[in-house]
Amino acid sequence: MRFHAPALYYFHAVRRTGSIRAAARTLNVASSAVSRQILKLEEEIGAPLFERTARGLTLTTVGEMLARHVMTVLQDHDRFRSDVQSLSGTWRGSVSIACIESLAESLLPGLIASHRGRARRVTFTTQVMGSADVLDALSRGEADIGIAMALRHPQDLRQVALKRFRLGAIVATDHALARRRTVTLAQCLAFPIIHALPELSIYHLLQPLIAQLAETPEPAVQANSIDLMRELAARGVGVAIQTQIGIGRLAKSGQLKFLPLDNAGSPVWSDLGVYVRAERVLPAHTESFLQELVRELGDRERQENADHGKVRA
Amino acid sequence: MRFHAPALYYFHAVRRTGSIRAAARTLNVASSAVSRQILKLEEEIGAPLFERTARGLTLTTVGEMLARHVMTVLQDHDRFRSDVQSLSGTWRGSVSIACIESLAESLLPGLIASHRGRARRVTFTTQVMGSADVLDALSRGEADIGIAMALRHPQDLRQVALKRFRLGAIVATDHALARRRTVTLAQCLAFPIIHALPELSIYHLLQPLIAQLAETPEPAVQANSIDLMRELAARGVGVAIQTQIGIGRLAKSGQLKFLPLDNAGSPVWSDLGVYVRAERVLPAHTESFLQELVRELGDRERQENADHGKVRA
DNA sequence: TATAGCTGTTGCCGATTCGGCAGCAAGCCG
DNA sequence: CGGCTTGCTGCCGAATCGGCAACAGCTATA
Repeated sequence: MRFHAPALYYFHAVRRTGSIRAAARTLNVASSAVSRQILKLEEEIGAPLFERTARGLTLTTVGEMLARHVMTVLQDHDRFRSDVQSLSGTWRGSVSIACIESLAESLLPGLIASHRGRARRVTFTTQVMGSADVLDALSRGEADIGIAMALRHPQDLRQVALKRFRLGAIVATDHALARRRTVTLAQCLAFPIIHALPELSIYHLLQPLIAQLAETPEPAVQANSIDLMRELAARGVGVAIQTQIGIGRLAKSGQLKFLPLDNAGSPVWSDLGVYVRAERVLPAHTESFLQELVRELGDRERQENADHGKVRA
Repeated sequence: MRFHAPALYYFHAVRRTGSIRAAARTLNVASSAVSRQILKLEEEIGAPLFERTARGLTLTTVGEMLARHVMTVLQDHDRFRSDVQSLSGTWRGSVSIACIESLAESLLPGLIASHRGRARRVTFTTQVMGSADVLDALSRGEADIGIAMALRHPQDLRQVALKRFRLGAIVATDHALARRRTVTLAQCLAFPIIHALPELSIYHLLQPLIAQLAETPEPAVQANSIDLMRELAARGVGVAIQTQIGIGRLAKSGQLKFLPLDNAGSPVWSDLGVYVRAERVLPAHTESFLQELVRELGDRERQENADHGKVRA
């Protein structure tokens, strides 16, 4: 069952739960056992790994270093086991994805469905969260692949791909703007705006542009859900601003129209990054899904830019 | 003392020594203990890790997979310990280098000396061997940094840098060829040749060129030592063919002359590659030495090409 | 062909480590 | 203040590890 020294698993659990007793519960062992293993680790390393507070444990600097080491060990062990199983036939793989909401509607479902069509034994776990949380989840080893807005670039992650998509206005097909081919931010602001809350990264992309405008608009709706914003726009409540990649189905069925945003004559880009924990070799099946993901993203990028090129011409 | 499960260290030792009893000797434990740990590993993984022959053990496919995993674990643990030590002040680092002979004369000694001048606590281990052995040593985890001729490119290694150096004839300063600026292979063959044995990679670079010539020359001396060949050339025994990077001191003191080789009007290159085990994060001090090494190699490459440019002009 | 030397493996048993139970002091919160 | 949580620590049984000696299988040498 447990391949490596028990102390590694115990340390890993304590780091995740933030408490020795909670870790002991998830591990189905006595808390004393966990406590002793941690103490043994600290004595062997010669430095405390956690700061003890009344309400739990927090990693020290050395503790964070050890956390990195333990993570590479456990993740590489997973890869090893998966590789061995794929050799012996009895094989089951799993891919864990952390991504921002805009991909959960059309891109990811399509990719996962097509991948599972070919490889039935691969299990997927997808979690939707904010860009910053995606990167954190990767750093903490809680996901294999992360897709997020490329705002900052943390050092313990490797950026596998970086694709640019145009921001644009999303309106119902009978909206007054819908006949245009591109729109400026000022033109949008003449109508009720469905605005993203700061939790969504689109907010941080648009904020500097809005700040340049003379008047600050008063949004009709503020929301932290891409899904909600999209549906509101479809119902004619107002203009939402998103990337085209987030509105696949409704656009195809003709209920929504996507109008690339034009800012002083140049497009507004949102950079989408695909991330993987650096210092890590992915299992074969994860790597293969990652390749498909990157390729599909690249296809979409090319396709959308071609569309807009046509529009502009 | 031992951070990870004993089975890992035992497996590692058995893989290196190729025998359970030999591993037990190097580990200072009974051979029965080693045998049991290996059996336990195999039962846990569900597949044999070694093929038992009468004379020892050989890795199976699964065994090689585990070997990769164990190597990343142990190497990353080294990095962790070194990072912790560098944090606590009590720090000692070590860099293990495997390289071909041509670098052992001038480049490496200079680099190591200058690096130790700044970082006294770094210990160096350098082993000179053939190009193929350098890559093998890296794959087996027996060295941190490898420098070898870039002939093949094994998949478990990462090529950090690739530098080209011209091959050329090495002659004593009073040799008949010494007044020339460049030489062709045919011109060299008019004189006694000091030829490399197949163990040296230069042999494999020159062999195709020699095969093109009408007559096959009879070498005056064949040797497997760059050092020996260089000294023979200095004593006027004949013409040796090497890269300039291997003949630093004697050339500077004016005892030797390096004449770039000219093959049908174009230079003859030898590609020197710097390698590191892929899937590995180097400790900080190793990484810093690696950077210096790559930079120095780049400087030499630029400088030599500038020299030959001058010569040609 | 016999023998000596090597290999890995296995019983047996002591030494070491691990883990569970109960109880301790310390801090937070109502 | 009492109830709750936290991590830590004796005590002791269970599991693991490791050493010694013996065994079978193989190779090389006499």
